[in-house]
Amino acid sequence: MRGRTQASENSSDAYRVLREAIVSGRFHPNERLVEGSVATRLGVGRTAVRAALVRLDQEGLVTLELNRGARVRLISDREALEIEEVRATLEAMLARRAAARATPANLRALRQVVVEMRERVDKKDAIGYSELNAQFHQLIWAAADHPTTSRLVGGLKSQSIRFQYQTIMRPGRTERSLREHEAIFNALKAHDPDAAESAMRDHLAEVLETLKWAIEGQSRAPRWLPG
Amino acid sequence: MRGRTQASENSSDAYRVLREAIVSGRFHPNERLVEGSVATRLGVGRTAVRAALVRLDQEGLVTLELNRGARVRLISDREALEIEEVRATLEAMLARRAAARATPANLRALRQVVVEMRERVDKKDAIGYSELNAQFHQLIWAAADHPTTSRLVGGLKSQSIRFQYQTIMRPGRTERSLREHEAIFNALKAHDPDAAESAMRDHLAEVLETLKWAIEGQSRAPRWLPG
DNA sequence: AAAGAAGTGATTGTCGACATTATTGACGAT
DNA sequence: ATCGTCAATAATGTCGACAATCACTTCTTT
Repeated sequence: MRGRTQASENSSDAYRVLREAIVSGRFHPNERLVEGSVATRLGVGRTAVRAALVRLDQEGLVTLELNRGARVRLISDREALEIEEVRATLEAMLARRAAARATPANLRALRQVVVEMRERVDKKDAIGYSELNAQFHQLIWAAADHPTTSRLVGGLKSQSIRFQYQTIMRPGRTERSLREHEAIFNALKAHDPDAAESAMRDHLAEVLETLKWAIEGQSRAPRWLPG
Repeated sequence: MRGRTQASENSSDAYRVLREAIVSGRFHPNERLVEGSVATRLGVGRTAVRAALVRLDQEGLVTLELNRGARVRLISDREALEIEEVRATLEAMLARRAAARATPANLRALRQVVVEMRERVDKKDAIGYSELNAQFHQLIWAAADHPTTSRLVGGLKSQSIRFQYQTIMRPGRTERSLREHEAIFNALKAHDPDAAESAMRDHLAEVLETLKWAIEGQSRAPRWLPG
């Protein structure tokens, strides 16, 4: 049908739009989400917004208090670290599975991403590198062919996405990260489950360390009091 | 206006009641959940049911199709096995953490449960054993002190609860299960993370095998076509 | 008789109105 | 001046009504 005009605004559209807005940071943590305002802002009815808020609450992106409305959920530092820990466990499992069942097509796609990652590192393009990073991991989820786990990891990722950019900015991090990804790729290519699992585990342990470092460093940085 | 003996029926009550009804099996898989009928049956308004259905959809306990209403989600055999796999991974991680930080109080509670489990095995009380089994695992989650992971595991468990009873009925299973739990307890008591993780992993690998066996065996058993 | 069209009943999706509840600010008593 | 009371306001929670949609039956056409 039409190209990119606005499709008719369903309730599920409201959910997707609002979700996107929160995850991409257009609403700040702890910001109040007044049903009426959000409704007019998204051009949908209050009913749709209500349904979306219930979903997002269940998903952990929003907190919903009785008679007190909704706020964008603030993920504490501690919780961010917890999320990263679980993510590491689950992705290590997925990497193990992926090593056992990666197809030639999977490996081609992964190799392609690794090549592009190297280019971005050379160009010092941290943003582009970060996007490829996400792609790399998603390709592994696909190769692992384990929808249940992928869903869980995806949910975790959307909760912790705010912290992602703090880890990129550490000097020298991208170079090391690239080497870690290459190690993972090599293990997958060799169809070596043990190596893939431990390479992934090492990689995410590094990410976790970087995250801790970032959180420590900003403990006196601006708090999220909108103003 | 004073209500009748029943506590006031909130929207969140509707969610809890409906959830309980589904998890405990009072609605069959694939059964249609008509908003109006459920509403009168629970003594709440249609709005409350609607909100509850959205939550349960997000939670994976029902499926919600546009303009076609809600059904109790049917978990396929494959998905049940996937769930059990992830659960094993996550609980192994929790066991590792629990070994490192279990308090004397945690260990006392666990020992108490193990003692009771042994009694139930002697009395051939499979149902009672199963409940203690759930308690045992929840105590480990508590000792691990990792809310993020506990939430994930809890969600998985509610999805797969229907399959739980199929694993109990295997002859001789409870005795082996008891020994596995004792092994886990000993590792926790010794504060040995490696041992705890691998004991839990072995235990859940056994559960997975039993589940596979049960699913194989009932592949020509009654399907859930209500009528 | 088979395929398609149109009608019918039931169910879902959405909206507006209203009651309930929290929050804010003013006011008065101590 | 501080605290508590109370009204004013804003936002949420719930209900009923109605339109949109789907599943099914019946009727028409070939």
